[in-house]
Amino acid sequence: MTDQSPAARKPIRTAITDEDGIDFAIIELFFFAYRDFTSDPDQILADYGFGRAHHRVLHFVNRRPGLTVAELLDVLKITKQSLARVLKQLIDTDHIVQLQGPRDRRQRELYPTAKGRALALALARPQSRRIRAALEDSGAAERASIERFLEAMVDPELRAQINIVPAQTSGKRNGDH
Amino acid sequence: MTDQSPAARKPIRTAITDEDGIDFAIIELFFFAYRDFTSDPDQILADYGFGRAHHRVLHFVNRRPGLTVAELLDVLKITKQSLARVLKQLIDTDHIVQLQGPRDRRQRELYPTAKGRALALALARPQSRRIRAALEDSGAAERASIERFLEAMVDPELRAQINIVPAQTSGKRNGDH
DNA sequence: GGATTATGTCAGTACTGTTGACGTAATTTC
DNA sequence: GAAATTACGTCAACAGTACTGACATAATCC
Repeated sequence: MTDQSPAARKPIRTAITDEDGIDFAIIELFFFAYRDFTSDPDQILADYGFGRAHHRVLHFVNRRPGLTVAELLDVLKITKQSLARVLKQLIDTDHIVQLQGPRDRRQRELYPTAKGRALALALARPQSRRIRAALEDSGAAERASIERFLEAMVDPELRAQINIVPAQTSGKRNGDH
Repeated sequence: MTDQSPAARKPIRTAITDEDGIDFAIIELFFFAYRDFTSDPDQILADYGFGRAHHRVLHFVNRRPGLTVAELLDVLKITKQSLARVLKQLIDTDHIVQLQGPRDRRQRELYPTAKGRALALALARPQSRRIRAALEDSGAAERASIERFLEAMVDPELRAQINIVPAQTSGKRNGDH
């Protein structure tokens, strides 16, 4: 494994750049931004013995109360077996409850409890603080640009997932107020 | 485990919203954007038997050729043991080579090979394409807003890591061209 | 010459994800 | 009403990526 064709192992000493029309600047910024964005809640989660997967489940159950297991799998893009462990823990610790679907009794609608709502808020708080700080000197136009950009980064066919915000309270992204 | 204080298990039926001053809109957009942003290279990596960790190592070795193991650990924010396996695989497959540090012979400077450079480019290409599409109708001002935002999302004390782009070729983010 | 530093490595563990298979209850279809 | 499908749960095995703790080696610093 050590002495093959020596030519193939010649080190390249020049840095890769945006030369090839590749946007390394934003690729890298996105990596750093997300790394630190997720580091905030990770600290809190550790106290509960939870991981990032628990956070994601908790977030979406709070955002779309009553969503079914299948819908949650679709949003998270993980398998049923992968969700099972995490969801079971959240149910056993009374952060989430399951209710039988009203129309289709096979379905399990997922709802947060007061405890689950509180944890979701606690996890989101430092993230929101970070966003607010990042937008500090920005106007509405700049904020809109950023929202538009992030939305455009999502796969077109999955963009529908974003706007599924229950009509009950919000009425902001629904256009039907 | 099923029949505790029933009050604690009462489902909350209303969605969490931006009411509490928490910016759920951007939190969620950021999740979806990053989920799909990383899904592009994941597909390619699978063909090589590599994972996301290999991508990150490959990216930074190409971006900052000659960086040491310690510097790489600092950028990735993982432990030495965690890096070891991934780095060893990339070296064994001739994507990366190690050179003894010129001044300090304890150090191992990491460089990409032609093969490693090619793979890094192949992985970045779909990501860059996605970014270009997302910025399609945006002007320079909008792009600047987005870069500023992403940079501001990074921990202030770690923001220095971003601008470490070798002087050799780029000269764009260095201000010393 | 002794302490520190940079790196490598071994062992054990945790979390999150995967595939495949099987079971049960409810709904739909014919 | 029987058969197929759907929604969900669960068991087993495994992979990738991260962790802590411990120890080894070589080079550098003091």
